[in-house]
Amino acid sequence: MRRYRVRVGRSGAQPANDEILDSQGGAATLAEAAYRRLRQDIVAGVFAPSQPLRLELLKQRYGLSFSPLREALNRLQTERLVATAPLRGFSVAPVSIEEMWDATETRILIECEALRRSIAHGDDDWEAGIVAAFHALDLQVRRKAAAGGIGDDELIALETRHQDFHRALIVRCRSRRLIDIADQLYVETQRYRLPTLAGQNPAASRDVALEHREIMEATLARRSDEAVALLAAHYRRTSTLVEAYMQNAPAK
Amino acid sequence: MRRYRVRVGRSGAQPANDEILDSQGGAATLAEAAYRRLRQDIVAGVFAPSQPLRLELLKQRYGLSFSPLREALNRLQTERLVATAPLRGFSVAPVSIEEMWDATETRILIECEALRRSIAHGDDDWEAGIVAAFHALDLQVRRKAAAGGIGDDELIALETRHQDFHRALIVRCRSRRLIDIADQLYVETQRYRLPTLAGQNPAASRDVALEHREIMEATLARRSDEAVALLAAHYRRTSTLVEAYMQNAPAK
DNA sequence: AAATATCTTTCTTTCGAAAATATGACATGC
DNA sequence: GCATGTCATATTTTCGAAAGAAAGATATTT
Repeated sequence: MRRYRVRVGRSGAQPANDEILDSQGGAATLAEAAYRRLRQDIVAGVFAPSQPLRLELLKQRYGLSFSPLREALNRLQTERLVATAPLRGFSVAPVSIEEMWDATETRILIECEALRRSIAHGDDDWEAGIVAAFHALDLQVRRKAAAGGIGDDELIALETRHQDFHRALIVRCRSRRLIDIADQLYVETQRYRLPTLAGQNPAASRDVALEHREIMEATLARRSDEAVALLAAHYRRTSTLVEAYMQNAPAK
Repeated sequence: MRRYRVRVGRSGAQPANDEILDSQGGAATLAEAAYRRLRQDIVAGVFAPSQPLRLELLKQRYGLSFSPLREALNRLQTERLVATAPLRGFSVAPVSIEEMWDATETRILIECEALRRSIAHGDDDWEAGIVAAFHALDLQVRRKAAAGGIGDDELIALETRHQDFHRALIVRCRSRRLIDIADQLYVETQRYRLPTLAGQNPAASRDVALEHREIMEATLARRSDEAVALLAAHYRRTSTLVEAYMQNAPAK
């Protein structure tokens, strides 16, 4: 018997609530589920950069057939996480220091402009969203610091809240494109940032929480130039550390 | 008998030259060919905005099967030319004045930054490329003006050279991402621009060729601020005209 | 008549196999 | 020994059909 649908059992006691998450993370189609899982695994380094992504392997790993996998890989290709050559299949997009800096500087260009516009147009809801996102992020950071280390699930939660905070800053820029490009570049840079978090100094020589707080405060005070400068410095500082890490353990 | 491959007859008298264009425009796979043809047809307005793209229809129109079509549609979705809702298929992305302006302003942000960097880093080859692209564009523009109207093939040639010119300006920006984003936004704005060219005033109240020449001259003279201002004004002027056109013939 | 349930039709999504290509090993000729 | 051609295998790409969901039509109940 085949099992096509991810979302099953609608006729049961449960109401047909679209928000309920199933095992695939709420995806309505297998292709969507494959997209999310593949992206997650690439960013997390489950597949090493430049590694070929053989369809047979993916088929077994995810229990899916060719079609949804190919759809997912095609989408990831346009997002620069997957590389492909005609008739030679797919592979994880390679990494390099140059690409990392390109992603970083492009992100700075996009997000700084988006932040300026958000500061110009932001309303009370926008401010509340920033404060809330910062607080949620801060809680998770403290939890990590208290526990010393961090588990996989907690790392995912931390990363989600980190992205939510940075997105909350720019969400009122009134440009769908700026937000989408920023989201995409977040994932690209995340790929470089995550490996450095794994094998790293516990008490870093850097107070990331403070940087976030300063960005938030300048933003809420509507000091555009200062907020933008802090944001750019924040990203460049991270990338400098990542670069140093990559030079020690190159082409991981 | 099935015919899978686009590129056939390699064993014949012809050398195996990868640059030779076949009927699919040099695509090595059917999925790639489907991607190009679909994009072309969407931009050219063969499919109206918001129109559902039924797979059965596309299958007949392009003589392809589901798989390559779905791959193409998935890629076009991440490029904002196609919209999709899970289990409800694909449709042409809708158009609106707001979206047009968002695409325009984002493009200005990206291309102005890329132009500044190109001016900073450009070498002799870069300058030669700009001059060559401008000349090729100019020839085609004069050809159009001389003939009065323009055929479909000539319009495609004109658009290609137009894109080539604008790309030549920014090609030395040393950022793959800026160039890729600019390419994508070019296609998005092209969608809005093309319909206005079809039903339009012959001798427009605007000398586009002159605008191009001024942009080129400021660029070659390395006057960054002026070049960037001219480029932005160039794009905004076009979009203003497109907006006027759309308000007369809304939601075409 | 209105609301609800059931059926039909239409379309999307997924699968598994078939076809085509690339890759690498092996043999052959120079 | 080196280049060239041929064959076997691994992999991608494509197809056609089957399964599953959505939308609309029809029947049934209140």
